[in-house]
Amino acid sequence: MMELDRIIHEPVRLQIMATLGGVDTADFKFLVSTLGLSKGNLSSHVDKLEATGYVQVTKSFNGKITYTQYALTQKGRKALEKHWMTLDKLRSASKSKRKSE
Amino acid sequence: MMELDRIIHEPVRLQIMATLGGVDTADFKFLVSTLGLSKGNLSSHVDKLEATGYVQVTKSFNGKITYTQYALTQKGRKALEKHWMTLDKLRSASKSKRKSE
DNA sequence: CAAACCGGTTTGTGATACAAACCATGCAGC
DNA sequence: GCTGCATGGTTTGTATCACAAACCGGTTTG
Repeated sequence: MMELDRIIHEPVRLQIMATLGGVDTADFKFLVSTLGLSKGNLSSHVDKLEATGYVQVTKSFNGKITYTQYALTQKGRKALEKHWMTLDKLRSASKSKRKSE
Repeated sequence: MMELDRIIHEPVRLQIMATLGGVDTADFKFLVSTLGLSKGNLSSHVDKLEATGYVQVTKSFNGKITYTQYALTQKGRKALEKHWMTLDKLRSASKSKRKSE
């Protein structure tokens, strides 16, 4: 029935996705500081999002130090939008007062 | 910062809460069938919701067989409402196009 | 009496969120 | 050049937890 994508639903990842949804790209440091995550935590969650194909990771060099940027893929954007819709449906279900289907 | 209540956020429990939000009370069988859960799964999640004080469990007799009903507590209702609000905020954050706070 | 069923609860386990520890590189002072 | 500290991440260890299978007390069926 109601399929909530666990990859997205997990709070930290939902925040990452939501944040990336509002910008073109964000870097590691930005996400760590705005979301208040440990580096390890961000790293592993982003791994999972990348593995699922929701986030694109771009590594480059800023001078000599590596610099990693993240952006939503099209797939990620669609999945996020769908997720919000699913949540909407769930929510509106709680408004209807009938018990039968 | 953004606090998503994990007790509520977990998909199965979010569904339970949303369902209970729309009715005065629901029984075990109803929840199992409408949400498509195994009995054990429902039982343990409801335990957690009760332990947190979000759901009230009422056991009675329907003839000779025991009959268990569930309902949201006031606390549960408030927590659920707050959860929807938090999700709203997260979501609207993804609409704003600026990167700085 | 046994077998199957009903309404749940308890138990075992595989997955996973998280932080601590680690690694690679850069830079400042000596 | 070497030592120590910072920056930008990744890997590892652990404690939690979702889930279904097994179980349980009672009931009805044969």
